[in-house]
Amino acid sequence: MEKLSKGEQTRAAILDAGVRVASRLGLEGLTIGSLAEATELSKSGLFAHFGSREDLQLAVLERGREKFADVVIKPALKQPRGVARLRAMFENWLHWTESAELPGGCLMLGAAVEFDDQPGPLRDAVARLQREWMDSLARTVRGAVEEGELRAGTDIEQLVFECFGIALVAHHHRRLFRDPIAHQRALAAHEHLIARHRPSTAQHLAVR
Amino acid sequence: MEKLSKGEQTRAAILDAGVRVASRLGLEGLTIGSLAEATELSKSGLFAHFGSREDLQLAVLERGREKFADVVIKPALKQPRGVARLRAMFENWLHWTESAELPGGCLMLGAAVEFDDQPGPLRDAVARLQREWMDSLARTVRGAVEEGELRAGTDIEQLVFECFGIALVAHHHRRLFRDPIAHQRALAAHEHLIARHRPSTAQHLAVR
DNA sequence: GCATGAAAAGTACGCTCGTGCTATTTTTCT
DNA sequence: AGAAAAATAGCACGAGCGTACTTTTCATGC
Repeated sequence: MEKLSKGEQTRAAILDAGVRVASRLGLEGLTIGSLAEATELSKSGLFAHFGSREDLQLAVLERGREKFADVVIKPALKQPRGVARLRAMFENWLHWTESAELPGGCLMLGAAVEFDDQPGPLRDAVARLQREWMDSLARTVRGAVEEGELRAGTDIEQLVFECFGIALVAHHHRRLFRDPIAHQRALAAHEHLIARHRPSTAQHLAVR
Repeated sequence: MEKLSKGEQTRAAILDAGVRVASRLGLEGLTIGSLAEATELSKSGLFAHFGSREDLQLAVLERGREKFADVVIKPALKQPRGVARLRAMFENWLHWTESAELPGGCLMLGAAVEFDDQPGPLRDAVARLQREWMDSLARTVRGAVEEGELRAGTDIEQLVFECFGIALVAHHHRRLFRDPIAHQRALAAHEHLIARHRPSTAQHLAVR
């Protein structure tokens, strides 16, 4: 572990606090004043680490991405390629959105809603990060197909799409309704989704 | 149609504009100044219609609920009880989130993310409205079960949960990725969901 | 251990916010 | 038409925002 200079470690502490604040109040609610208070720095002292508020928001987003990779993706890659890894990805994702470190829920999902129709670097960054995550999921699904654990004709994008939906609704229900069984419902839905794409059983492709 | 007093019709115009603004900027982004500008009123003139900003936000939310009922629920009730009505509900919902009147997407979904961990009247209102909508969906599904179009043992809450997820991801993808086929994917996912619960075909209940 | 540059604080500015108060205009009712 | 009431505008306030400048404190390398 490289030794961090004073400035670098302060910056890291700011970003960690920033991720927590942004989780609860959104990236829009992440103000320099409140973050300065949370980190026990002066407004100007904090501001000096970033050229602008937008830069701060982008840095927080990037810090979130790193954490996401550490908590969700990396551990899942230890699972063998196939459905096992897909399950790990999904379950880690669910845990991530419920993590105590994210008191306000996944900041990517929050940011997606905040910026989805406000053009600019933030929107671009959010879209890029989410796209990357979808690509990771797609690769995982493709792995399961290649292992023969999912049907060969599987519409990978569609599967990822639906998988994403389950995570979104779990997040939504757990946070808005404080629904304690949202997690369980999400797992069940995910298993149904997987079962639908298993190669062994005959499927009724009832699409209009 | 009752004749509206001057004040009432101004108030109605404010709320309609408020729904549009809140759709794009969120209820947090709905400021009195910007809304006054949009309605060509003075700040104080607009403010006089509501005792506080929070009251304004609540009124906008309620106006949104009325529109939702008009556009999504009422037309669907014209369909016969059963899967047809469920399909209508879902498709109207999708159209609602894509409506030109909601340039920033469904304001309920936006509000849910904004307020899900900020206790207060707004959070309560959002949670109540979403709960009511879920109850409507549940009643519709129950109707389809009673008509024999869905399996008797159907876990209604689970079905609604998954249905909600599909709408969420369609909204998310369409807005963040400008994905033109999100709508189509959502319809396909919904049909799969229905197919899974049809009574005629044997199902593999692969839940862990 | 001290010089030097980095890090943090201090201070100030212009802006927008929500909201109260008062004045003025416009509806509404007799 | 004129009086009463409702609707809207004008204005001021204190607070918080992002950001620019200057000054002080601190960490680091010789």
